[in-house]
Amino acid sequence: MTNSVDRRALASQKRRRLTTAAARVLHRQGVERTTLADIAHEAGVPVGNVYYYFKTKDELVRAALAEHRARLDDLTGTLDRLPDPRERLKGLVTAWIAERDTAARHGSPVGTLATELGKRADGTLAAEAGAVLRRLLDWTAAQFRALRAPAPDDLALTLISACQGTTLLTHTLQAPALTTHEGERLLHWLETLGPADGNP
Amino acid sequence: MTNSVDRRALASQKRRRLTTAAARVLHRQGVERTTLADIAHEAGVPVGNVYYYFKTKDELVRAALAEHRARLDDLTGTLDRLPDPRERLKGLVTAWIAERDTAARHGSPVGTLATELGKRADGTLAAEAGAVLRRLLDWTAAQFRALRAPAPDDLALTLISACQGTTLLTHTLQAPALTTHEGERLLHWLETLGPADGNP
Amino acid sequence: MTNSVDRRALASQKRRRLTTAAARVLHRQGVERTTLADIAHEAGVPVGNVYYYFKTKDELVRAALAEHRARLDDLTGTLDRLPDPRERLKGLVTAWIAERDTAARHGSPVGTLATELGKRADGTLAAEAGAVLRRLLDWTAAQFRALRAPAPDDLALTLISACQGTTLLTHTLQAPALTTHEGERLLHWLETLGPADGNP
Amino acid sequence: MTNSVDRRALASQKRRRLTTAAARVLHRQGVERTTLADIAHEAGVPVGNVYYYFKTKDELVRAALAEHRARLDDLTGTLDRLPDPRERLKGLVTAWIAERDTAARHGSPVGTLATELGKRADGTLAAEAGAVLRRLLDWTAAQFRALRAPAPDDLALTLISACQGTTLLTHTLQAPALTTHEGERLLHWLETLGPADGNP
DNA sequence: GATGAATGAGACTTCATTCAT
DNA sequence: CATGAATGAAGTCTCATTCAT
Repeated sequence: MTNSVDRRALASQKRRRLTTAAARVLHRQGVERTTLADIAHEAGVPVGNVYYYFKTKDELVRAALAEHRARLDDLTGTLDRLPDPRERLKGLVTAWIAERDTAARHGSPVGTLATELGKRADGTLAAEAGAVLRRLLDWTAAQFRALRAPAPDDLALTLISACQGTTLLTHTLQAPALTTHEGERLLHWLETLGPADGNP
Repeated sequence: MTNSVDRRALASQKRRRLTTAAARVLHRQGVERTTLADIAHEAGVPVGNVYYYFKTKDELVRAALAEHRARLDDLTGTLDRLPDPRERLKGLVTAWIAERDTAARHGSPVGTLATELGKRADGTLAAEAGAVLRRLLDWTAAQFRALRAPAPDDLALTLISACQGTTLLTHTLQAPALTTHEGERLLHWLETLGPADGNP
Repeated sequence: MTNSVDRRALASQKRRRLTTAAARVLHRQGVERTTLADIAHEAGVPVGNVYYYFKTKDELVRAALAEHRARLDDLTGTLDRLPDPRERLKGLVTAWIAERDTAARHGSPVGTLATELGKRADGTLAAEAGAVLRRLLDWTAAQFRALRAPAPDDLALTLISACQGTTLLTHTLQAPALTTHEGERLLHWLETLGPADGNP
Repeated sequence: MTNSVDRRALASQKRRRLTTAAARVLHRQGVERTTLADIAHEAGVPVGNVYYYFKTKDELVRAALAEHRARLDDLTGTLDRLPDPRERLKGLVTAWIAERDTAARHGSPVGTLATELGKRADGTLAAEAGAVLRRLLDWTAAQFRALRAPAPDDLALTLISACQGTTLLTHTLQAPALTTHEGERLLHWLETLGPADGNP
């Protein structure tokens, strides 16, 4: 029984290895330029074995998206422990700034996936990528609402757009400094944001 | 000799057809999901003939990027005729809003290409995509400078980031309304922007 | 000891489950389009366990052929209890007609297997399928012989050919009515067949 | 221009080579056991090039079926020149007998394909195989009708069933003699068949 | 005995690029 | 110049069979 538990645990662990490897490699290389062999190699698994855990390449992409969503949930979960919604939002921006070097190399993990998947004829995966961003928008709007800011949904759109757009430029121009600059402005904006003033 | 001129003209025309077809199809399908046959078909040119005009697929991507740059130059060139830099910036945002439905379907023409090309090991094409966005940033900064706004480079970064980020969300969430909302906010911001106030 | 007997009985039961599942699935899907997983699933047996009972896929095919032979033996055994050989032959044809809907869907169980196996370089399994049909020919010839019909072997060939050929057409054209028509003609022929008249 | 005609002719010729190779190999090995490489090799064509002429393996199967139909049409077309419908039918049986050695090795070209394709979930190709056999049934019935035999459709079914069934046994038992025996009986039956007597 | 997991050979298919005329 | 045809590398996926426990 210990054995069987061990084996099941091992298998589950391999699934995890494949999932995180997929998230990593897909972020680095994009969906279309990544082969199953790339992911298998990164996970240290024989190619043929991948199909024991994931029936298609798309399922691996789906798993990578779920992984990114889980990481976002971790972050927002941690931030939720802060008593002040303003601090939560500033924490989000700070965490985003901290990733500037990775962003310069590979772009936004979810944003670049979403962009690539949005070009497919079949919109299934694109919708899943969209759901992750939607989740982030919702959480952000909830913080603005807690701050009693007017039009919290619009503010969330503004904030997340700024991050995604800046990351795109940071990536394209290979310039982490862009994230630093825009990040500082956003922090200052959040700091000075009063309940009556919604304009960043 | 007339003949040779005709043929050269014809050839040049075919090259243009291929270039615009490439810009169109690459925007629609992305680089990796687009085959040479797709582009040739869209241009109405036999596949084998493409190589007379473009030695590799990457050269077609380069040509598409140049096409997008030319279109941006057309736009900024037109806006440059406006006497007020504030109106020029508002014209840019208005033009961006007008493209919201295309953006919802296929994302930002340059932004999505830049994102995809940024994942390549070879950064040559990514740099060219970056140059197009850098050009737009520069033009935008010049307008803010003409407005005597403080930190015009940062303002340009803020404005273009907002557009790129909102387009990404518009594309991913298939929601043109996002562009409308954020676009109106940006127009209002530009309207109320005084020389002393740089915070959007 | 009781335990070991139980386990042996259980094992034997699982073997039977696998055998009938193989007969069923191979009839439905053919040899090459059937995976071991298909058979294991139909039998409710874990895939890895199949190899405890059958060393290779071919052994499962062999078992399925044996199953079909056993079923034919059951049928002829039952018919053998009839006193009149003419009635036995008519019983065979009647049983064949009764299967027309299954035949329209999947063809003759033995005939389709034999056809597929006959294309292999290794003729071993084809020979086993042939043996089943040979057995049926022999039984049929024995009945004609008992009827004192001339050239009983040829008559058997004619009768079984008619059944197999009609089933092939019934299957290919998805038309059970073909079996009904030809079956009635065969019954009428058997009815009017005198010892002196061998022509159907 | 001669060149272009030559090249087109050569291409068309290669398509033919592939088609006849497919018909040959599929008859010999069956659909599922035949790889594209097998067909390409038989045709003397590089594997990758096959896809220039046939988009999928199934299209090659379709082409092979069309080839078999064309051969049947050739045969019936030739027989149609005979003035007596009885002779035409005897010619069909004679031609069938002449193929007994091939039949013993690989079975009926159309019959075995139809049997294998009939097991697919997608019935498209099965229907096309069925159409070939239907065509043969129709031609045969037309001859019986010309002979003023009663129930010509049933007679056609009886005749074609006899051929298909005997071929199946000939193939399965590797015994060309079976075709000879049954063939002679069928010839005799056709010979003695009067307008009033439909029972073989 | 039993079984989830592993594996590697091989199948079909796509496509950028080259070639022959 | 033009182009239908050719090519081979590479990618995704399947599956019979074996293994470790």
